[in-house]
Amino acid sequence: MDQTASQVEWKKGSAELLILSLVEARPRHGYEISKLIEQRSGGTVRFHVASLYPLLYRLERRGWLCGRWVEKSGQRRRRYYRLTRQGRKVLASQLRGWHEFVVGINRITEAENA
Amino acid sequence: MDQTASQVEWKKGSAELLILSLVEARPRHGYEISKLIEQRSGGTVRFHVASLYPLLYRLERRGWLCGRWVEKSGQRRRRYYRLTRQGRKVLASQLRGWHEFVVGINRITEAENA
DNA sequence: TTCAATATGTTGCCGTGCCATATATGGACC
DNA sequence: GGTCCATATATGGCACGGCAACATATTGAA
Repeated sequence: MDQTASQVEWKKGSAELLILSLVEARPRHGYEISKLIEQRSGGTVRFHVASLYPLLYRLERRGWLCGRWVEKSGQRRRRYYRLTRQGRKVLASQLRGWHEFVVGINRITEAENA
Repeated sequence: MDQTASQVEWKKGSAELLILSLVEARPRHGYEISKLIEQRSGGTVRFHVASLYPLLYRLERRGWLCGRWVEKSGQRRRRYYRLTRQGRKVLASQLRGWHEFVVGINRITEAENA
């Protein structure tokens, strides 16, 4: 479960897809997203705050997410992000692209042992 | 089959795995490797020379590949790379890591639609 | 003789993730 | 009261890998 050098590189670009996926069903805040990624991947995938928060702003700036501050007594303010209509299209496109990519890589790495 | 922005990022780190996989069975030269990646992925995955050749030197410097010039009449000189014993171990490790990573990503992106 | 395919190589840019550091609140434990 | 951990957001500067653009050189086909 260690983070090999390659795993660090593989992550590049995947954060977008993960965030968009996680806010698809309902709005979530940054910290929640980061914890969900870690939990659901069984600890294999993890993103540092220095990656996550800037990415959230980026996705919002692109119009794929829409963030809104929520204040509740007994807890710090949180910024909840929901998926916009445009974000939904991007998510669908990225999911297609991701599956295509995985198939491509697998075809290459498995061709030799076929 | 277009190269979305994300697909460019997803590729990061995958080139290593692909090259190691492709020279596993027998030595190959850079151009051949690049063509094989493109063909076997159905055009989905492609690496430019400015990524490929420097990467080959890097892998050789790390002792994962061993290159040797081959001159034949009727064709330009080619540098054939073979997988070293250490490279074989790295390949096995990277393959495990890659599969783990894919499972992790899929668990996250599919959890919502389950 | 021009063009495409083959084959290798380099400089410099850009995007994305990480390290380290920072701020701030609530609850548990001693 | 004080310490520590989990929660929650934020940022400056670095590292690294892929790309665009450019460069060189040979073979064979139109």
